[in-house]
Parts: sequence; C-alpha cells; structure tokens
Amino acid sequence: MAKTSVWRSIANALTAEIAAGHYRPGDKLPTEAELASRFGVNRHTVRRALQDMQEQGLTHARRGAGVFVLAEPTDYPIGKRVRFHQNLEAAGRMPAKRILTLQTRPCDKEEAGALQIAAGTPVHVYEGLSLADNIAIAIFRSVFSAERFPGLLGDLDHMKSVTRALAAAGVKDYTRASTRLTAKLATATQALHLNVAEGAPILRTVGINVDPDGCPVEYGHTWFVGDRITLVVEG
Amino acid sequence: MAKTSVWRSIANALTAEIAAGHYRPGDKLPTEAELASRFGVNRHTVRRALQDMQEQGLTHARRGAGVFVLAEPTDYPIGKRVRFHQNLEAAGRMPAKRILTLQTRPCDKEEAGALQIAAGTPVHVYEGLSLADNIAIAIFRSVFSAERFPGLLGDLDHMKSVTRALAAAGVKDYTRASTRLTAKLATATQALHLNVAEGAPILRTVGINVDPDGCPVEYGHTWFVGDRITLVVEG
DNA sequence: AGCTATTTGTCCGTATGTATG
DNA sequence: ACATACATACGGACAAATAGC
Repeated sequence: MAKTSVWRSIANALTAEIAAGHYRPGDKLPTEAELASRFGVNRHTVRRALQDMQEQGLTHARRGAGVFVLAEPTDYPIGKRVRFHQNLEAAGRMPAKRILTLQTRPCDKEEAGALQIAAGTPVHVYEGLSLADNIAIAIFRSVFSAERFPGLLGDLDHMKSVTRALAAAGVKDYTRASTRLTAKLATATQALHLNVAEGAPILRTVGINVDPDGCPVEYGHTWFVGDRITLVVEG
Repeated sequence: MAKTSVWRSIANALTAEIAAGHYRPGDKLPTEAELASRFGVNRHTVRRALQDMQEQGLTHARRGAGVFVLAEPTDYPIGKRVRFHQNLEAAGRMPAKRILTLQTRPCDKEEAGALQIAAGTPVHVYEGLSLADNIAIAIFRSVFSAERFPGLLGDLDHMKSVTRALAAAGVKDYTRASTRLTAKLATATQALHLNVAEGAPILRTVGINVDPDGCPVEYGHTWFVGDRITLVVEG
C-alpha cells in the first residue's frame, strides 16, 4: 500500500469535485490561500496539487485572476472521407507482445454500447504490452463478447494474436469501423508499464472492429508512447 | 520578449546538454545539490527545472539514486495497409479560421525534402488557428512552393481556405500521401494560442498532400488540443 | 486614465521522510 | 547501519498580472 502524499490527495479531492459537477467548466476555483486554509496545509502544497491538475489539462491558472476549470472534452468529427484503417498485426513489426491480464468479467455500459450487447454481459478482457526491440511501445486492451467467443481466452493465451484467435473462432476477417484519436498524459500505472515519466504524452486510440457483416467483434484501446513513437500512415 | 524564469533557463540549458550528447540516454545527471551549486540557485529551483524535463519525458528521477536521462525518441512505422485520409476542409465543421501569419521565406531542409524542392527555395507559409464555437481547436502551418504558386498568398488571405486557394492555382484535387501522428506536450507559444496550460497534451499530425500526379503541393503540420478534442475517424 | 487590493508565479531557506547503494 | 539523494511539506518574501474601484 503506497502512502499517498498530501498534495496528491488534495488533487484527487478537487478532481472528484469537478467530476461531480461541483465546479463546472469555466468556473473559478477558490484561491490558493482559501484552499490551503480549507485543507489545513501550506499554500505550496495546494500549488503542487493544482500544478498536477493543470498538467492533466483539468484546470488552467491565470496570474492575478485565479484557477479555472477547463471545458469538457468534446468530440471532433473529421468526416466520412477520412479513413484510418489500423491493424497492428498487419504491420509486421510487432516483435514482442507481453500479456498483462487475461480475464472474463461483466462489461460496463461503455463496452456494452460499443459491442452492442447488454450491459453486464460477460466479456473477455485482454490487456498487454507491445514491445519493439525490447522497448515498451504501447499498452492495449481488447474487449470481446464472452458469449459469442467462449474459448477465446485460451486461444489468446497461446496464440498471442487477436487476428489468429478470432480466425479460430470463425471470424476470418474484420475491419476497423471507427477510430478515435486523442492525446493524453500518462497516468502513474501507464507510466510504470511504459517506462516513461508520469505525465508524458500518450497517443490514445479507441477503435471498434467489426466482422464482414458489420457486427462489432472487438472494442480496443491502445495507448502509445507519444514521444517515443510516431504513427506513420501511408496512403 | 517574455522574461524567462530561472528554472526555465536551467531546464533549457540541461536539455541542450542532453541534445548535444553531453549526457547520453541512461546517464545519471549531477545531483540536485551539485546542479544548484553550479547554477548558483536554490535546490528547489533546480527541482522545478528537473520536474519540467521529467514531464516532457526527457529524464526520470529515482529517489535515493539520482536523475537519469531517458532513451531517445524513435519512429514507429505501422505499415502500408494503414490508411488515414485526412481533409479538414471536407469535414464541413470548421466554423472559424484565424490567420496568424502569412509570409514568404526560404524553406529549410525538412520542408525542401517534403515538397521535393531545392533547399532555400522560397515557400509560402500559412499559419493559423482553427476555432469551433469560438474555442481554439488547433494550430496549423501549411507550406507551399512559392515558385509553383506565385499568387497563393493573396488567395489564402481572402479565401481563408487551402482547398479553394489551391483550386484557383489549378490544383483541382489533392490527396493525403502520408500522415504521421504523435502526442506532444504544448509549448509556451502553443499554449498561449490554444488557451491551454503549458504541457497540456497535444496531438500533432504532419502530412504531405499531393496532386493527382503524385507531386507534393502542401506540407502541413497541425497541433490539436489533445484533451479538448478527439479525432473521430469513420471508415 | 490611474491606483489598489487580490491572486498567481517565482525563488529562497529549512526540516523531515523515504528509497537507494 | 550508514551516508547519499530525491520527495514532501512548511515558512517567508517579492514580482507580475489581473480585477475592481
């Protein structure tokens, strides 16, 4: 059990209050002095917490004015002409893959919506690390319907390939229906696995793969190390 | 001219020394106390600089051991099957565009290589801000050959559209030949324009647009606000 | 316009905790 | 066990930008 520092717990408390809607985007947070008084700490301890939140893009400080909550992230549609067909296995450049977790659990609402299944339905979750030249390149998480693919977990375990495991389950081909790209900052857990600093730039892709009938088969997240990686896309 | 703080100049000095190869990846930097003595500042001022470098993924501190230089960034090719056809004008969702700079200057080596022209050849540089709902979405920079498009600057100025300006110059259609995606951290200038915190996550795309003959016509960079937007790509 | 109080930014100094070697 | 080195927290002081009068 890691003892959490005071500034980190303050950052968590303020983040939770923003998430709960206590402070809305555009709102001004209490002054550093007020927060220091409220939490019973020195102003610098509050500053450290606010700095952390600012690095995560949650807040923004304006000297002389105050600390303000930034706007909620909004999606930005590029349009139908945009195509981003991503298939890491097809790249032929994935020398190593390390399995972090393989488990079956009830899906949450987001996963249910992506896979078009009922919430709470069991799903297989495959989390792992992609390495190239023994350097961590990305963390990925793939979610599949456990009802549709009963034996997928065992196939993934020894095949270590989503494509081949799906092929064994009868899905000969699948295509990327949609991909969303965002830049994020590395969390502590991600930083640990990817061997980067906490707060390092991360390129996150969220995608849905569908079979030839258009039925979703995989809901995948990938977190690439931003500064260590450039996705080179040739059309 | 903005007065740079002491910790920032220290961070710049150390970053330059790493870039110059004075410290190689894996090397241990001098201790905070030694650096404080060398720069004639308090240890906390050095810490602020080291923290900034760590956030950028340049260094990593291990308590009790020291501060170490991380590995150099490397490119990561995905492969030829990957397609990412991006055209912001085709999205139909770019309500506002603000011109930051319009100028003609000699191109550098990188631009020369991308546009397949000789180094030092004059190029038109179009820098601007993309806004949606009066919120800054991205900074872009487009570079064109000035010899091939003599009157482009004026067209860009009043059309405010790359597509229409190129059409006026005889390029009826152009396609994205390649795009490279990277996650970055916002620089001070970018943070200012995009109204985000310095160090906020930035999604950078670097692309080359070619005419139907395959000849490069535009070399473009775009810096999206990572947390404020998600690139939604539908295939 | 100026002026003033407020608020964040920077820098210093000190002390103590915690992990490393 | 010990010295070293980074992590955290406290305190004070002044500068710089902002907001309100």
